[in-house]
Amino acid sequence: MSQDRRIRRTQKLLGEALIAEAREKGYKNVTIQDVTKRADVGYRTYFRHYTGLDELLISVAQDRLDDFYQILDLPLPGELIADPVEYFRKIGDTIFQHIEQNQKMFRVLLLDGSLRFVLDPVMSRSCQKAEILLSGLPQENISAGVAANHIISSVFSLMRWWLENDLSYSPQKMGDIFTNLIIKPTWLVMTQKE
Amino acid sequence: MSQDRRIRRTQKLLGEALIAEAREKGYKNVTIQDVTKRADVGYRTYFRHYTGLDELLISVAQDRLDDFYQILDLPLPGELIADPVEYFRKIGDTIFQHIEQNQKMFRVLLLDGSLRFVLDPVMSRSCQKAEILLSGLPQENISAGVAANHIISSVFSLMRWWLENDLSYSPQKMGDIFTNLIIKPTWLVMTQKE
DNA sequence: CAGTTATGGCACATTGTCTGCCATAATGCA
DNA sequence: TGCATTATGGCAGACAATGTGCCATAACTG
Repeated sequence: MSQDRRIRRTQKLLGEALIAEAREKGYKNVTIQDVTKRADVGYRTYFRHYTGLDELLISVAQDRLDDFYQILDLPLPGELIADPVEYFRKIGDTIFQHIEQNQKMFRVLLLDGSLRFVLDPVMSRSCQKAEILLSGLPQENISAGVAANHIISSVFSLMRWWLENDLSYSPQKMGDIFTNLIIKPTWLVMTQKE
Repeated sequence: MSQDRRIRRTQKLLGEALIAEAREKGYKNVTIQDVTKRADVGYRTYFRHYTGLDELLISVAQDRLDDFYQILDLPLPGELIADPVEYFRKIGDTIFQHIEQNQKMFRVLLLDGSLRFVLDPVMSRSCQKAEILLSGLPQENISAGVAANHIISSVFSLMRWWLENDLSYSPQKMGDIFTNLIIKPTWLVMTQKE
């Protein structure tokens, strides 16, 4: 079996309470007391599961970002490695649909400034993946490293902008912007000789 | 006159101590006690100047970012409004030279994840400025808002990448990358019909 | 049903923030 | 120079939040 039912219950309640609190007053203003009180879980119990507030947050984020990880870390079938532009275009399509469907969660994860430390590992990992992909291209003007960093950070800021503007564009439109504003130009700069 | 010499002395010492502590253990692990101890200033005295740690940080950052503000918020002479690409190219040139000269400070300000809340207002303001500039262009495929957001966030992540890679490229090279990877593509996507 | 395990509450230690009070020392000005 | 002003520093203490030990109770598993 997986685990004691009580453990799952407690951790579920704590996780939900943390997100709710963070949405209301921002992560940096949330205390463990707040969370346990809202979750209706004994304060003493909290420390039998997590050593601090960050640990719970990371745990929750990990769960909720799993789908997202899978999107950003697509397996690499041979045909796609050969065509990074097409590879990134497909990713873009999926990302914005996924955000639209999980809007509430991403609003907290991406827009709360105090949560950057959770996203940084995600971004790092994605950058590494992207760099591997791009290193297959000729690197005429810029290295695969800069290009990967540019693509990943740009797509994250594009997601933020979209959320801040209340998803005013359609996911398809965002996918187009992603492709035309970020992917294609990066590809051009990388591969074209001066 | 400006102020009592003791006040200037105290605030200077506290500011320097904060940056030193933040560089060593990261801003989120710095306490007021640490800062006052390192600055050799009475703990009680701290609260006669600042209400908390954030206030001191913001004050310091404000001072040190003043030059940077001036770079990002260049006045808008008529010739430049007419040519945003050239306007941004000039900014790029200046930015990377400036970072190279103030490397230690920017390493803390840009790379410490807990300091984003200080940079956010800077970025917001820059975005607004950029949007005003870009709104003079035809907006065929994307709005001036997305474009401005993309340019500003991209240049910040480009600065971060440069610092993380220990300034391995020359400022001139970085200026070129900025222009070719961010400015020109954005201009093209904005102005060109499909 | 029995043994194990998670929970909850209490007391308590600890750390860090912040204030009131008062003596001392540095400063600016006449 | 000397005086009134004001910043500083230390101490005691309130307060808020974290983290732990202990023990009784409740819930779960097999």
